[in-house]
Amino acid sequence: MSTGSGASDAEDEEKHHRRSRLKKKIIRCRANRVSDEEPEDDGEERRMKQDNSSSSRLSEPLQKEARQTQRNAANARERARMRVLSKAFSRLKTSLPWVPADTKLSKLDTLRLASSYISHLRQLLQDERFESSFAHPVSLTWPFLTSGRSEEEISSSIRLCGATA
DNA sequence: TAGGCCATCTGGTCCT
DNA sequence: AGGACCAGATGGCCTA
Repeated sequence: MSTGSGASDAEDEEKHHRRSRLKKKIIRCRANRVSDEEPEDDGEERRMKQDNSSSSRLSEPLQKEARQTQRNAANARERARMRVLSKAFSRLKTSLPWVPADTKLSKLDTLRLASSYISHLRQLLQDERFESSFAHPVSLTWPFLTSGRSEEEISSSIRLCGATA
C-alpha cells in the first residue's frame, strides 16, 4: 500500500485495477463452476416461479441462484467496505509526520506508528516547556509542533516514529 | 523460494 | 429479511 498523495493514489489505483482483473478472473472461474452445477433454465415455469415473492416457494435451482445472487451482492459490499478501510489506513498514514509519502508501510506498521505518534504528542502536552511556549497547544496540529523545537527534539521524534513499536 | 502482506470470498453473528 | 461486521481460508504479488 502506498500513500494518499496524488501520484501514489494513481499507483494504488493501477495496482488495484490489476488485482481486480486477476480476482475477477478467479471469480468468473468460480461462478462458472457454480453455474455448471445448475440445471438448464426451463423458461415458462421459471418465469412463473419468479413471480412468487417467497424464496421458500422457489424450486431448488432457483433457490440456489437466489442464494448465489445474494452472495455476490454481499461480496461486493464486503469489497467496498474493505476498500473504505484501506483508504482510511492510507489517510492515517499520510497524517503521520516524518513518514515520506513513498514509504511502504503495512497496515500493522501504520497502526503502530500512529499509536506511538499519539503517545509522543501526549508526552509533548505534558511537557512543561511546551506548555509555557504555546498558549493553546491543543489547537495545534503536527506540522506546527516542529516550529520552536530543537534539532535534537525533532530527530528524537524521527527516531520514535521510525521505529516500529 | 519462503515469508509477509494484501484483496477477496465465505459463513457466522449481530443489529436495525 | 437484509445489511454490517468479523474472522478464517485462500491465492497472488513482492522482496530478501
